[in-house]
Amino acid sequence: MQLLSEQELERRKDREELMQLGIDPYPAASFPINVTAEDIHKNYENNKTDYKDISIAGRLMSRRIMGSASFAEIQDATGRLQIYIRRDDICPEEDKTLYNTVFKKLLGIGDFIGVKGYIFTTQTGEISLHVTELKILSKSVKPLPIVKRDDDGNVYDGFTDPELRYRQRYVDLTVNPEVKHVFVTRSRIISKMRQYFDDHGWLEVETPILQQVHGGAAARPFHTHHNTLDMPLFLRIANELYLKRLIVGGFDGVYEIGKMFRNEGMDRTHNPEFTGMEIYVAYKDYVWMMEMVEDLLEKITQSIHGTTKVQVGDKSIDFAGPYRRLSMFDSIKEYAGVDVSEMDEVALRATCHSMGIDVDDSMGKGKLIDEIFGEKVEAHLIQPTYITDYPVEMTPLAKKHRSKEGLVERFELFVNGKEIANAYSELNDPIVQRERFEEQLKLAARGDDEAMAMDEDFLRALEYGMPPTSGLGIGIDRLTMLLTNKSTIQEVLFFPQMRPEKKISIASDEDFMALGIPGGLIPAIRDLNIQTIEQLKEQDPNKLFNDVCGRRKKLKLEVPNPSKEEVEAWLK
RNA sequence: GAUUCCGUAGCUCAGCUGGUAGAGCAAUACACUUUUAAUGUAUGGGUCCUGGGUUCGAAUCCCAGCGGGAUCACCA
Repeated sequence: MQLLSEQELERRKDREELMQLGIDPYPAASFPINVTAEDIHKNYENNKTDYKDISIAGRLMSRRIMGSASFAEIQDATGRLQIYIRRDDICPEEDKTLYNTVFKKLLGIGDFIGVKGYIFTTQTGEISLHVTELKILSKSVKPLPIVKRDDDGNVYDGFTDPELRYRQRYVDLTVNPEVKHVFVTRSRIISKMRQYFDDHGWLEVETPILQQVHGGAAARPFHTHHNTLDMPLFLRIANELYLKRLIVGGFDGVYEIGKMFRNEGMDRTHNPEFTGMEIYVAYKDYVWMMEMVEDLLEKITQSIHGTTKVQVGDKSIDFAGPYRRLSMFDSIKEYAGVDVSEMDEVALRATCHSMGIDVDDSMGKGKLIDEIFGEKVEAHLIQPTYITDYPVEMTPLAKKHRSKEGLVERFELFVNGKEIANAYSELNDPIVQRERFEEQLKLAARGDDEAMAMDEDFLRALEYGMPPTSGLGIGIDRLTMLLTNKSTIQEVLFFPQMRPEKKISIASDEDFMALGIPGGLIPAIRDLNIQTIEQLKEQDPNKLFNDVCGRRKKLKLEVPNPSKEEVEAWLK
């Protein structure tokens, strides 16, 4: 049971009245549509004869009633269209109920209607639909927030509270059309990427989300449990190890776009579930991959924006390749002024201290270098930049560098100070891979709860032999943030994770009656603002007795006063 | 997790050094063959986030909690 506002009660009453008039507020039959609002605005001027017999449907978003004629706006999936309704057009006979009662009184903002008629231009120059037929398609019983815009695009009474927008995305999408655009763009980014991969003959695959061993990344997982097998399972933190098994199995290129789950902090760039794209291509290395990523991102931005330049905040970012390539050590030399390439763990620790970077004992050499990089370099990498050749300690799944001792063949792509892609020449020596896992176990023993676990089945796959392979991961949410100029991940997820809404369990009339309260007195109880059983039980019996009798009189309830003993019995 | 700001009508927001709450939109009623964020007149609508405390008196001051935003930390 829920507490209803005055306006909600009003709309429920309208719904009842429609039914009493013999009008189904939720008709089953389909409503034929032959045009969209966008189509009309785009093409009517040049093709007027085609718009004489229009049928369109959408949500009623505004109404301006002027006696026996009205202007209103309906909003379909593509935008808004003004409609013009004259009483005597939609009610040609004696009976004017459809206009006077149904349209003017029983319909409201938010209701779905279907209308037929012809397009014309009003005296003030607005392309509008002159309505000849009106049909209600779905009655809305909850009032929408009304967002108003003037001709200059200024917004009044905006629906802007992030909490409400994220919790009730359906309302956000309805009243804030620019929100819809973000998600359309997101979808186009993904489909363009998919098309690019498919055109190259790489296969889209699906791998397990429920995994017995969580691997492929450094992160804390979500735990779950399988009842029949009676065993713990993890939600995947990455799909890398499964995709490489498929390369072992003989595919030349496989990719997967799907949700990853990481049990870590939430903020404007982190959601517990996010969408990752990972791709593995056989017989390639990370140098080839850099060229592929440049080409991919250039084509995506071109198709989304019509140019490779994207405005992000106050910066213009150009996704046209080739991108700058900078080794991790060189980047630290350049932006921090320190050469860390020859330092051991002790020296690195001292360097961190001198830079004011917090470190702890669980951090190994790789982690320490990463800390310096994150603190001093990352923020400077605005235009797309490849950072290459990472210390082996940080990267247990990448192949050792072909010429530089102690490094692996890895790059990360940074744009606007954030990492958006990560790639390796994949490690395919099973013996070295086992050693790397063992080093991870040692890190775990030192207290690093993100260290990777040993995956015996993955090692077995490598033992059968994996061709040289290059792999890449791209965070789709982050990429979308960049290309839609949004600074929070919540703006590019339909339903970002939120704390649960506080639920008050409002007692129903039956709940109250079960305690012995006569049904006729319940309005008095509710008028006292006692809505839950808990609230009732907290009442002082004497006060409640007095209050109930007082409210009964005030509300003119046609029931006798309870006795004090009866009131005491309710509270037992 | 830390710091900080915020929570008042369906929505957007006022509300002063404490004196029991206000506007616009939305809603309801009436008028009008007229448009375009916003026609006129009238009316209804509130657990001032929750719980304590101070006080004769709390939306307002204090404490705690809940929810959210921003900044930071961890991370993708």
